[in-house]
Amino acid sequence: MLGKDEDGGARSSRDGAAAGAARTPKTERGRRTLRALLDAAADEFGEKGFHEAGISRITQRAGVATGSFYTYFDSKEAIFTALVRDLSDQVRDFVAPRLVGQEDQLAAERVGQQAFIEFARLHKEIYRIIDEAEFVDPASYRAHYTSTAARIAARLEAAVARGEVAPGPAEIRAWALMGMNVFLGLRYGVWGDDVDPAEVARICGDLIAHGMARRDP
Amino acid sequence: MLGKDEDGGARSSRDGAAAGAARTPKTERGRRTLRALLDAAADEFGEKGFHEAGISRITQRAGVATGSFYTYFDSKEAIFTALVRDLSDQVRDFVAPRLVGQEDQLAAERVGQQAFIEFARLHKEIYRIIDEAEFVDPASYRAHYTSTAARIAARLEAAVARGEVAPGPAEIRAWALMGMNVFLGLRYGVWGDDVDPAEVARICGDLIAHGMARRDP
Amino acid sequence: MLGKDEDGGARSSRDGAAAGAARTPKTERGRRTLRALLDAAADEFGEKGFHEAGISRITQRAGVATGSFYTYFDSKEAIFTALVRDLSDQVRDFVAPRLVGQEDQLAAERVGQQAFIEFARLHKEIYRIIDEAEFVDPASYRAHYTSTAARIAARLEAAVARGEVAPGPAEIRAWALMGMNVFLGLRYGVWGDDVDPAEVARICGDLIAHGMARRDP
Amino acid sequence: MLGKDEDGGARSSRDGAAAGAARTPKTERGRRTLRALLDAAADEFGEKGFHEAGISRITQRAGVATGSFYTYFDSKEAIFTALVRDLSDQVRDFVAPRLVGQEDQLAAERVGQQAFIEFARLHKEIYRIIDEAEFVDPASYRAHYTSTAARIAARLEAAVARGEVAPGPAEIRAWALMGMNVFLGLRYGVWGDDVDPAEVARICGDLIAHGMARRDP
DNA sequence: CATGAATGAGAGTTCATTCAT
DNA sequence: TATGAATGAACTCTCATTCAT
Repeated sequence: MLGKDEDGGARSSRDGAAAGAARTPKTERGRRTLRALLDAAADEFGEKGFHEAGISRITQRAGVATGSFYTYFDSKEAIFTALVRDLSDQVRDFVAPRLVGQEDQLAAERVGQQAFIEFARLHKEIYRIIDEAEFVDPASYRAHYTSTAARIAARLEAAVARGEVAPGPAEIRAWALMGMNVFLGLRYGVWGDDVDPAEVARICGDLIAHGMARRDP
Repeated sequence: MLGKDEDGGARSSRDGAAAGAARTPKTERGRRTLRALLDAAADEFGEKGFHEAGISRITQRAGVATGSFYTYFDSKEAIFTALVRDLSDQVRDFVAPRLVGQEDQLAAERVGQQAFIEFARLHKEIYRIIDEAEFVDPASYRAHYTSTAARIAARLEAAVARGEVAPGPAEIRAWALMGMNVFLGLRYGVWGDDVDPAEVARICGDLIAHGMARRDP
Repeated sequence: MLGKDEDGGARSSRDGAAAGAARTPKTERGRRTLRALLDAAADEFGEKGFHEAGISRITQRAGVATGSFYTYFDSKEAIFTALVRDLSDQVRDFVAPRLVGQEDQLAAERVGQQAFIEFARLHKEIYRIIDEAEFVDPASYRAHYTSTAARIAARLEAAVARGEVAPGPAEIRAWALMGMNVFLGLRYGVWGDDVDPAEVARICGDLIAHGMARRDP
Repeated sequence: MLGKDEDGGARSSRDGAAAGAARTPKTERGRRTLRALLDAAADEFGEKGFHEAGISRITQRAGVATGSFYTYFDSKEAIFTALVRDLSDQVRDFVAPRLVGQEDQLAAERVGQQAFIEFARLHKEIYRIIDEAEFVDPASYRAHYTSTAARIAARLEAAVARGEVAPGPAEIRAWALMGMNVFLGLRYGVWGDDVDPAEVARICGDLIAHGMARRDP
C-alpha cells in the first residue's frame, strides 16, 4: 500500500521520473512515445492489474506497434517499476509541501493524513498499482514501507526531543501511524468519499494525540 | 491484509471450512484428498504467489493426479478463495478466545493485538495469501476488511456506552485501529521477530488509550 | 440424415432395441437403469451433440452414479450407436404401417413423405442425433443411406414392372427421392411447422409424378 | 451439406474469402501465412473431422509455430467458419458461370446438377467439412441452406413467369430440388464415380421436368 | 449391481519477447 | 526508430475410463 510520507529526498522530481528503468529517448518523437507508453500503462495496469495487463494492449492504447515497446523498456516488470516510481513521485510532490510550517508534529501528522486521503481520491488507480508492487517487486515494496516508517520515526524522535510528544519507542509508533494512515486512505479515499477528509484527519489526529480512554475531569 | 478480528459468528469452525467454494466430499477418502489439496495450495500460493503458482504443482505436492483437482474445485480462483476463507477461519479461531474475560475493551484490544502478531509469526505464508486477495478476489478482500471494521466499531460503541471509552465516531476509529493492527502484524510478525509481541501490544495499547501528546503533570 | 424408409426387416421391434451395443440386464432394477440411461442419453446428445455431451452428465440426468454407466455400455460410442438404433427403430415403426394399402407406389411415396415430416416434428432431437452418426460412426451412416436407397429402388423397379411408373434407372431416382425426403423433413419438420405436412407431401408427390415442366394442352 | 447454388452475390470472390472470421494481414508475408493455414485446415479437417483435428497439427502442416495460429484466428471454431466460407465461395465460383446462357431454367438446373457433382469429385474433403458445420456452427449451416433454397425459389418463380415451368409453390419445390442435388452429389460425387455425372444430371433433369408417372400415349 | 473418487493424457489458448523488414 | 508477424513454452482445464469400496 501507498504511504503518504514521501518528503523529498534525492530523486529529481517529475520529468526525469522513471529514468532508471526506461531508456532515455534522444528525439522529440521518442519522448512522446515514451510518455504515451507510461500513460497507457497507468490505464492498463490500473484497470487490469499487473498479470492481466498485456504489453500489446498497452501499445495499442498508446497507438504504437507492439515491437516499439522494447525500444523503451526491457520487460513488463521494467515498465511497471518505472510506473510505480513515476506515481510515487507524484504522491510525494503532493503531500510534502503541506507538511511544512505546521505548529507542531501532531498538527503535521494530521495535515499529512488529510492530504493523503485527498490524493487517493484523485488517483484511485494509482493506489492499486503501487499496492501490487508487493507481489511484482517485493523488494521495492518492502523498501517503500521500511523507509517511510523510518522517516516517521525520525520525525517523532525529533518531536520528543522538542517536547511535543511524550517519550516512547519511535519505531513501533511509526508503524502504527503508518497503518492508520494507509487504511484510512483506503477506506475514505479510494473506497468511499462519504466523509470529509478533514473530519477523518481530525478524529485520527485526536486519537494520536490523546487516545480513546475516558478522560476524567 | 489480514485482520485479527474474526470473533465468532455463523461459520462453523474448521472442518467445514472452505465449504463455499469446494465441492463437499461424500467419502472419508475424499475428505482426506480435499484437505491435502488445501494444505498443498497454502504452501504453493505462499511460496510463489497466485500467478506463479501452478495447479499441477499443487496436485503434485498433494500427491494426487492433476485431474483430481477439478473434483473439488472449479478453478484456480476457486481454491484460492476457499483457502482465504480457510485461513481466515484459522485466525479467528486463534484470536477470538483470548478476547474474552478481559478487564475492559482497551485491555481486550491490547490482547488481540498481541495474539495477532503471534499468529502471524506462525503462519507467514498465510499473511501473504490473504493480502493477494485484493488482486485475485477483490470482493472477498473488501468484504473481509469491511466486516472486520464493522465488528471493531460495534465493540467500541458498546465500550463507549459502558463508559470505558471516550465518545467519538466509531467507524473512523475502527479503521484506524485495524490499520495499526495490520501493519504491526506485518512488521513485527512477518518481517521480523526482533521485538516481543507483548511489548508491541503494550506500546500500541498505550497509544490507543492515551495518545502520544506530552502529558503535563 | 434420417430417411423415412425403414419398412420392417430383420430386427425385432422395440424392447430388445439397442440390444447389440448394450449389455442385457438380468434384473428388473437393471432394466430400469438401462432405460433411464438411454432416455437421458437421448436428451443429452440431442441438446449438446455427441462431442459436447458428457457421460457424467448423462448419468446425472439418469440419476445414477458415473461408474454405473459402464455396467451397461462399453463406451460413449456404444451408447450412441445403441441410441441411433433405438431411434431408427422408432422411425420405422412410425412410417412403415402407413405405406401399406396405398393405391399405387406414387401414392405410397406421398404418404411416406407426409408421415416422415410428422415424425420429425415429434422428435426433433432424434433427427439431429441420427445425423451426427455421419461423424461418429460413418460406416453405419453410409449403410443407413445405402440400404434405404436400395429399398426405394427395389420398390420403384417393382412399380415399373407393374406399369405404375415410367421406366428409368432406379438407383439414381431413389437417391433423388431420398434427398427430397430428407430435406423436406428438415425444413418442414424440424426447422419450421408453418406448412401442413399433407400440403408438402402433395406438392412433392406431384413433382415426383409429373415434374415441373409446363404442360401444354 | 453443400448446395450448388451460390450464384454470385455480394461477397468478393476468393482472396478476400474468410474475411469475416480471420484477421486481415497487413503484409505480404502475413497473407501467405493465412493462406497456408486455411489450406492446412482444409486438409486436417477433411481427414480428421472437426473434433479430432488439432490446432498444432494444422500449424505443423502449414509450417508455422503454434502461436501463429492465433495471429489470424480467435479459435478452432473461427478457422472452421472461415474455411466453410472459403469453400462455399469456391463452389459458387465453380458452378455459377455454367448456369448462364442455358436455353431455359430446366436446362440450367440440369447443368448445375452436373457441375455440382463434378465439383464434389474434385473436393471430397470439402463436402465433409461443410456438412459438419451443422454441428460446429449451426447458424451458418442453416443460413447456407435457407439462402440457397431462397435463390432456387426465386429462379423458379421467374421461370414460372416466363412460362417455362408450371405454376406451383416455389419454396417447397426449391427444397425438394436442393435435396436431390445434395444427395446425388453425395452418392455420385463423393462416394462413387461409377456413373457419369452427365448421365445423373440427365436422369435427374428428366425427373424434375416430367416426373416418373407412366406416360400414356 | 451401485457408488463416486481417481486418473492422466491431451486439448486449446495466451503472451512476453524476438526479429526481419 | 517503427512495424507487426513469428515464436514456443507453459498454462488451465476436460473427460472417458478405471477401480476400490
